[in-house]
Amino acid sequence: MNGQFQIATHVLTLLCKQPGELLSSDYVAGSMNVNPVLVRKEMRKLRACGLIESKEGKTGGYSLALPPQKITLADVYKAVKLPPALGQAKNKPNPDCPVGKQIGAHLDNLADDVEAAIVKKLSTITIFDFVNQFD
Amino acid sequence: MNGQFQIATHVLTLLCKQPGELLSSDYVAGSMNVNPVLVRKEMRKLRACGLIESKEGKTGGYSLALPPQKITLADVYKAVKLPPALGQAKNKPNPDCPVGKQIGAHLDNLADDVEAAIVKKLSTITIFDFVNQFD
DNA sequence: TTGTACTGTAATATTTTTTATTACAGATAA
DNA sequence: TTATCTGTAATAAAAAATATTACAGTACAA
Repeated sequence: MNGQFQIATHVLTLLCKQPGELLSSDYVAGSMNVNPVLVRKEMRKLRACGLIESKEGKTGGYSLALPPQKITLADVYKAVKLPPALGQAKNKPNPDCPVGKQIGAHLDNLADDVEAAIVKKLSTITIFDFVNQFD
Repeated sequence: MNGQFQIATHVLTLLCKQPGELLSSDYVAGSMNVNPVLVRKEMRKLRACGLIESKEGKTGGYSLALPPQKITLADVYKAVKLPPALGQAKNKPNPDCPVGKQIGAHLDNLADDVEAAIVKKLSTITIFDFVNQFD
């Protein structure tokens, strides 16, 4: 149950709908019933990737750093750094087993391919597109 | 940290490498340093999807139910039923907010599209292909 | 210049999910 | 009838995500 991508997308949607305005983490958190600190954490990731800007102090808040046509959902996905779609084994396979010895590398390659497929799909959708679906 | 897909793929790899033999959950678990009960749980899912067969009692164990050319990694992915690649929000967005009211449905559609992209990618790879990568 | 309303961040607690462990009933072959 | 396996439940332990609390720093405004 990991809602980081959903939080980030929700915020970007709000920012896109209210261009020019600075939205606070409290306001945004209220719109999605989530803790404001969690919003600020996701915002840090988005800002580190150059997708949003933030302003401190009174009248501070968040705004888009780029036109929404330039922000794809792949950018969001990469920014929030979700755990891999195929999961990740915590165990270390037995190195004495010919299969156990090699399977880690093959599974890693596969995971990379799947992540690439996800990014490819998400890169075709911008925040602008996503928001345009709304009534 | 979810290793269910890795466990399932590991077992299928072993079964593919040793055709005709029945492999026990203890043997398999030893090859990947994981708890035997966890192996049996994943095997239940694979059997429910018709990918493997199991035999109880002494000399019991697991075997492939289909030729490895007929089992794709998409079949495995669907069988193990991982949580969605984009995560899943546990919170319920504020229904009084025009964005909060609608975003759930749009995020669900997006999640479906991404899952479809993953399945499409994985459906191009059979267990036979995967195992053929090994030395 | 002082109060107010934000962000940024750390520390901690709670909740949820995953994995491990234990236990035992039932099946099957030797 | 004994040993070895699957099937499954119940419980414990470990890991991850989220919530909460707290507070320093920043910027605006009265």
